[in-house]
Amino acid sequence: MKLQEAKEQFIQAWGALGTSWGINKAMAQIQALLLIAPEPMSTEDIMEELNISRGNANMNIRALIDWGIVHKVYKAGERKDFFTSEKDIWELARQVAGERKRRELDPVLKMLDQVARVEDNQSKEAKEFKKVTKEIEKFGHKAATTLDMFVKADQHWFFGLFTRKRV
Amino acid sequence: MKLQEAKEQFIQAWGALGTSWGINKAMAQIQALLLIAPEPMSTEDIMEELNISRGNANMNIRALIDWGIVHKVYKAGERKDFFTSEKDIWELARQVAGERKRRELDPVLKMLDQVARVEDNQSKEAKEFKKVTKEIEKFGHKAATTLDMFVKADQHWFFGLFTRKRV
DNA sequence: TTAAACTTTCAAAAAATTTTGAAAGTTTAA
DNA sequence: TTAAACTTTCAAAATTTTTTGAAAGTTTAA
Repeated sequence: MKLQEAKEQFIQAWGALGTSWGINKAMAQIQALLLIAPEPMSTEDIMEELNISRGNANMNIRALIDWGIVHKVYKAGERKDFFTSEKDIWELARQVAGERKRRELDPVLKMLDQVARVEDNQSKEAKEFKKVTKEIEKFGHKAATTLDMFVKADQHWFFGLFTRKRV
Repeated sequence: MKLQEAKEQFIQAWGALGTSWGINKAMAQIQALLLIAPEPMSTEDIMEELNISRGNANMNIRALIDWGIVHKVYKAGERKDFFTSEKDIWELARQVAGERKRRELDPVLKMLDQVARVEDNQSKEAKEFKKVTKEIEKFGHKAATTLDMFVKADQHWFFGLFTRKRV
């Protein structure tokens, strides 16, 4: 397989993966491109390689910076901005996990806490509602703890939990 | 808070959560509705409660059944189909994790295996490409193992790993 | 059988999201 | 200062995804 072909396959697969995780294709593809780039790239480089517009490139680079997985790099003697991706995959995963927890899990936990205050009329409906939402809340808190651990954890310790024999 | 209000808040939040995980709003909302429903519901019940069309309801109920988290239930003396959600949250999470691994992680691992066969020209580009994709592949395999464990695991054992003191 | 009850399909419409590109804004070197 | 280089913004266009609803298909009771 030629390098060009392999790169295209990687970038396109990464875009598709992003899509099924609620991340837009351009954003995922820019990240893929920066991941495999040996040197920081400019907005123009990215626009050209992915065939996307300046506005699109700019917006999604910014979103990636917001996620904390792409960084601006200053190149001596250059006026343009250059960008690199975090290349350590464990670090990347931690960053994404932490952000998603903050953006998605935490608000859901808040909502669950809210709805737990439902008026306790004695209907079957209200009982089931309380029961289920409380269970989800319990699960959610455990998931939050797990994610917090993951975000702080060392890779070897974490994966070791699952590859060592169960005790 | 009134039950009706709480239900609406829960269903709408679940829909929004689904959206940021690549699951369409109607599908997530149907699942939310079935989760809190004390009794199995018919397609008509669902259409009415969520204000969605028959086609939409039908398609998304089917998708939920495909995911293995909603089940058809036969009610004696009734001709209609009725549906319930898996209510055990741990079981639900396992099912979703297993499916997503199968649908998303496994194909990516296959792609990574493919692109690892890239022609090894000595360019910096090719070297970086190989390096990064191999690291992702390693990480991906560890994630796959972890997910397989999760899918088979007992809830108490699993969460215990993160709440017990680190050894 | 048959016809009523129910489910599924799918082309078209609607809605949501993403992308474009040109104009406005900002920064920098001289 | 100023003007060239560069970045950001955002309304409109394009694309993608979702939803609709009516027609076709299936099942069942009698």
